[in-house]
Amino acid sequence: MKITINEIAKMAGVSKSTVSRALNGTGYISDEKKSKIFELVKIHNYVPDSKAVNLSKGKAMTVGLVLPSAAGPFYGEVVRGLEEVLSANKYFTMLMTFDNTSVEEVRKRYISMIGSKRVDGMIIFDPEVNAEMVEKVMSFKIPVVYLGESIQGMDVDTILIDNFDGAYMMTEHLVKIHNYKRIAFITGPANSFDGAERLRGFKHALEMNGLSFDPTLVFRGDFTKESGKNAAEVCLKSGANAIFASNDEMALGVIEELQRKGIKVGKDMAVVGFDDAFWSRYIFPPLTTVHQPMHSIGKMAAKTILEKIESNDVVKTPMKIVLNTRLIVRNSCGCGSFTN
Amino acid sequence: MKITINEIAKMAGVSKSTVSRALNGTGYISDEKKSKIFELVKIHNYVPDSKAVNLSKGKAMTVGLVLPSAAGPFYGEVVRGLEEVLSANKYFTMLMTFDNTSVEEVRKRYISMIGSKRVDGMIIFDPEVNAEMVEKVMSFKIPVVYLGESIQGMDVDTILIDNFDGAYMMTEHLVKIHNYKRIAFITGPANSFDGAERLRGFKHALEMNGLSFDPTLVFRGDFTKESGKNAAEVCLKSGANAIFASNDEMALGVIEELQRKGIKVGKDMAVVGFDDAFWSRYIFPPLTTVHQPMHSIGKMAAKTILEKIESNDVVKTPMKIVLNTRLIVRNSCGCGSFTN
DNA sequence: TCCTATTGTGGAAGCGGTTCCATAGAGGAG
DNA sequence: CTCCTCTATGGAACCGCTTCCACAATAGGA
Repeated sequence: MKITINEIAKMAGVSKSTVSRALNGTGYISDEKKSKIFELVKIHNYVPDSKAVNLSKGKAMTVGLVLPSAAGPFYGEVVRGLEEVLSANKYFTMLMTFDNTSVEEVRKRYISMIGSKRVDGMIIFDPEVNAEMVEKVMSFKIPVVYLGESIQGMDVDTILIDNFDGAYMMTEHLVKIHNYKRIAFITGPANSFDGAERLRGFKHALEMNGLSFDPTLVFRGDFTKESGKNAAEVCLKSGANAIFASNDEMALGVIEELQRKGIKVGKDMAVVGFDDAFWSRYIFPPLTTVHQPMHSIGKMAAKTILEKIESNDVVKTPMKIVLNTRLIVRNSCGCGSFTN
Repeated sequence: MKITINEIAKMAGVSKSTVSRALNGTGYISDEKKSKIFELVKIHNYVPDSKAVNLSKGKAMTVGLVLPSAAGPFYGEVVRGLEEVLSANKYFTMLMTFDNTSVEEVRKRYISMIGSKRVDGMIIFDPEVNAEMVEKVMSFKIPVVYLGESIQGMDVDTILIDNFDGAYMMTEHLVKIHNYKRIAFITGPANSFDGAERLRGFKHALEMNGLSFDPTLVFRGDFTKESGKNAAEVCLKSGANAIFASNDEMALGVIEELQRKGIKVGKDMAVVGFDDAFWSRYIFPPLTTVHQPMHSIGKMAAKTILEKIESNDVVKTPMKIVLNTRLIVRNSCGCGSFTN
């Protein structure tokens, strides 16, 4: 037979309110009954049914996390950061993944997750959110934190990394340390906020260092390795002496293509990326790139969402938290020594 | 004001049982009332509170997933496979991660998750489960599937990959294709089931191919890159002409160390791994390794757990599902052409 | 001694649904 | 014109826990 608070109460010869109070440490209770109750609890291995507790308290003690599977390499880190603070606060994580084929279904699914109050708050990393989606999510009036994307003109909390600054640092490294004058840039897809910011940072760094920004050295990519490969050829023709791919995957594509053509990366041509993907240190030559603090993102997201959940202060002004990136200098930019 | 089934009922001029029936499509209901109810639902954007539904139905519609963060590289794949089938069945995923520093807390945490019936079933990947833990988990009588580890003598469902066969195939490749006679083997940590199976497969393949197993060519590792580095030196002294590291990380360590010493991997010395980690194709030289079907594991786990949840057939005989691995031949074994 | 805190406890009303059961009207069969 | 069977619907119990409120007993203070 399933054992509930009623059973415990009956066996202890008290009312269930008393049991509840004992277990939660709320209100007065005699030591005698308290210990008897705890004894019974131990014996029967009783744990309150969270479904009942949650309904009664009107709280799910759960926060939802939505991630694109493209975040694959970063997954672990974000989740770990998140869990680190959520678990300390007795909250649980409800995960939802999506790849490009299922965006619509996943959106439906996480909307339903919110609507049905299965979660108390939501952390959403949807690289292509639009105002309509945000509106819909907000209409449920539950705490939400968006990741990685700045949603212009919407009153939402956002946590993002400093793409602009990362690209700036990288560009400056290329210019100041290596003295490259003609740097090609491979962009992300047209609708990518991250990509746009990186381009902006690149451009600004150029200008601040006395180089003029040359639009003919900018090539459109879409963050895939394939697009990097394609861009490599064109870059070559453009007479660039360094290639800044706005993510690591494209950088990898560029490198493979260059190597296929017998061009020595780091020596004949510098190639750098952005992301500090897990594998970027292992490729040849080790990739110079920009590190994204994924673990911190997870932690910040958790902290922010918990704060919003626990203070019912709905009118708090939304904020944008920007986390710093870090330049990771390895060899593909021409730094260091390595055999080729 | 929060809108509940009562509000809808009142507005529609019916009882809440009728609303419930309309929404769930159970029992009889007149078209007239049904459409009025649905209209109201739409207008007010009403979604039943899952906390109430769950309590009432006695089901959480959630399955728990426990993963070690060491599974990092595989994370995404497992989760995606899982989600693929869970979401199709209206179930949600509750995720829990742990690294080596927090094993005990995480165990406590997922035990509480089970005890409090927050999940209807549990998928556990705990590389170092012991009988005691299993016992404890089983005592709650909820469906559980273990991943990656064969738990001897315990009546639990397990999904694992065929480590034995994978190592067998790899070894045979080394022997038959390349004709290496002295193959060194770097093991996993002493308590690793995976590691032991791989060693067993290695040994068996040797014997089946007329080579005797030489214990002096077996070196203890612990699945870390560092241990691979260390083992590399000793391997070298042993006069081996091929090194089979029982995971990719160690293989990477070996390769780096070898390269540091100026030894050409794939040419002077073959090095192979096991796991097909995400980055294994990108290192230099591209690693020959054994692929683990992580996506399939996720899918199978989900299917198995759902079946167990939905049939209340508790007495079903537990089974062990073994998924095939695949040999991935790249260049580090000496196959193919590449510039060194 | 009487009054008022303080402490300890039980009863009952929620939380927001589902579901069993009783009841009633409408048709159709006999 | 009955009787029976569907079809529709409402009422109430229930899921397992929290929490408010009322009340009792004990203890101090005046």
